[in-house]
Amino acid sequence: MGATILDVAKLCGYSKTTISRAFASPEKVSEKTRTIIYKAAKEINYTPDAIARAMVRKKTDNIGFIVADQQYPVVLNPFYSPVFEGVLRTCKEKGYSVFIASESDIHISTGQVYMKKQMDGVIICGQTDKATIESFKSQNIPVVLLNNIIDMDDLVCVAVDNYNGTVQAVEHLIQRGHVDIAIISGNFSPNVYNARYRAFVDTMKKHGLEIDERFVKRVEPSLEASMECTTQLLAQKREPTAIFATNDVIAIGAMKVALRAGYKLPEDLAIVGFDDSDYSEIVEPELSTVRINKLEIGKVASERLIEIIEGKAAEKEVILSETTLLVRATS
Amino acid sequence: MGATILDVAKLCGYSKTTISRAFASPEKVSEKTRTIIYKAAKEINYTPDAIARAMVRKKTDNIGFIVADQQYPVVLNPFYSPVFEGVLRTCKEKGYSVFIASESDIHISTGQVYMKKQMDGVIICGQTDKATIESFKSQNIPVVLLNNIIDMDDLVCVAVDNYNGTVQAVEHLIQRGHVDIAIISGNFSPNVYNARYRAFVDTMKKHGLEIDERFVKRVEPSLEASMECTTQLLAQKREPTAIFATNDVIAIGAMKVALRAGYKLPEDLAIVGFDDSDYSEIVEPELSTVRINKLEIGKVASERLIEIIEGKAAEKEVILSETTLLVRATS
DNA sequence: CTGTTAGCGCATTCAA
DNA sequence: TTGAATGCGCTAACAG
Repeated sequence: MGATILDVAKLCGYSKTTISRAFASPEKVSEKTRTIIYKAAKEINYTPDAIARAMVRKKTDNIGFIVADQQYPVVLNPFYSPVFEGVLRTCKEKGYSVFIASESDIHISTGQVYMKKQMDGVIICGQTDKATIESFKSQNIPVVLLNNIIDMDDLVCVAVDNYNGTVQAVEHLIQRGHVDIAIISGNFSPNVYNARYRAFVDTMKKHGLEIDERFVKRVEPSLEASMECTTQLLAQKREPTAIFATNDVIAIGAMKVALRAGYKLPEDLAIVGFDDSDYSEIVEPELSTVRINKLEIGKVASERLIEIIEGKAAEKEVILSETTLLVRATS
Repeated sequence: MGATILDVAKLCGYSKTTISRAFASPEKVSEKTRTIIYKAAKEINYTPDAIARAMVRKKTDNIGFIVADQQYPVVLNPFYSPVFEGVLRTCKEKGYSVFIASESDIHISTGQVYMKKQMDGVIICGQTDKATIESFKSQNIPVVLLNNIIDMDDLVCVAVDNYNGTVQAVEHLIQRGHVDIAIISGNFSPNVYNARYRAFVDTMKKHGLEIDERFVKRVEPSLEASMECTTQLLAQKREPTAIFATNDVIAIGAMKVALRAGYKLPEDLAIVGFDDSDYSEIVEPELSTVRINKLEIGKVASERLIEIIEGKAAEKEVILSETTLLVRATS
């Protein structure tokens, strides 16, 4: 079937070692030889076998991008998909390929534990537990945690500065003169949820503003849930003049309800989202939101991971990616 | 570092063959033995090495999802990302993992040719050439082509029925009484572009409708390009009463222009898109569009691929996925 | 710059 | 049901 290094060796008279070198480290072979070898290889359609190479080098040049099952649709997920793109780009640049896996992919059939290790390292996204991380480490597979913060030795975490992002959004609303500000929180992982919620509360307090309990909502981050919630919110005698939604989808649900009820945005109601997903520019009027540099998060996480794979000692670190407030047309 | 099968063997007294079997084909080992082995394995944190296994089995249980560089942002691409999700799901079900690669990933450093074969088969998306497909086949790597149709022996192609999708959209507009229908075509690959454009022309003719040349536009499929184009379109003395946009982003660009100019949709202008991307429900009013079953396309492509990987003879075949017209609020 | 020798960790014959 | 032996295709010392 596939030609092997031996076939090439036989064909052109060099030893298999030289053939190997011609492909793995061309600079160690004279140009003349190289040319001959490549020609022979081409003739019989030879390509180095990555598996055999990985076997002996103990390195696959692959990394895994692992997403918890609950968060599946990795790729459909407007947050993770740009992050993933960032990972892809830097990996490509550094010569790595990337696998997508869900948590269940990393457990072998015997049940209990672990994974099939075809990767030199992994980026774990969002929810996990220490045990999972430990199991990777115990197999000498470096881990970088993304969009989550767990307190463990030698663990690099890359996440969003949710707290400050929220402060930016809420202060902006306050500066615009809003006092009756509602929050619709998405039901995210504790880390994310807490940071955004606390920041909202703290910022309101800091500015001497009261938080009306009826203005504090928590929903699944879907269009429908948000629409239902917003409908209730606007049905109260005392209405908020501004809504801070904890992500763009929620914000857009709120927009829909307001628009259909004939509100003018932002005159009658200001809305600010979080994420700066593609949706925010798609929508009309365009949504004010807190921008997360998702590509960069992916980039940083994979850079750190690759450094560790390539020998740098892992040191405990939390990298918080800065957010930017994007004031567009809804606030 | 990582424990090997030998360490387990030493620890529990069985031969490495038995250990191997306990993991690779548990049913060939007595339950008692299995229990002992798993316990020992767990103790020293042993996991089968996927690379070594792949080496001897000549099978990696991986497939590659390959996207042309021009179409990169695979994942950011609202068309490919759900397709990819479909692939992911069926692969997971069948025990395969999936790699994402761009065309440039599959060429080795020596320049000219080919790939590192860590995959049992590949799905190639969109634009490619026969040479690329040939080179995979010559390495015994099965190929399924997705969203493109190329006439080659034993090649399975999975694509969208663009022609009929367009017919659905245009006939719907005609039934609504529209006569002055504009088309804004996205500058897609010839296959896609041609099918949609021809269908538009054919359908108009079939209904005895004239096509005003000023109503025929072709743009890059971006919001900006579409907005600019639509602005021109609506500035003409004679305005179209309906626009068929060849994808949702273009349609949404048109919506934006119309909405900002104070048009009511669909009363003043009807708009129909193509793709049924997430955007179409995000937008207000919600966009009428031609739904492509992207998950299914991914599913079918990967199912076919896996069949071939697992021994079924590849037969030349073109699978066209049916579309559905989704009439929402813009038509 | 090139060749020789030795495995990498596992699944697979074949025997017992 | 279990074990012993041979090799997958390649790279990495170490020499020459």
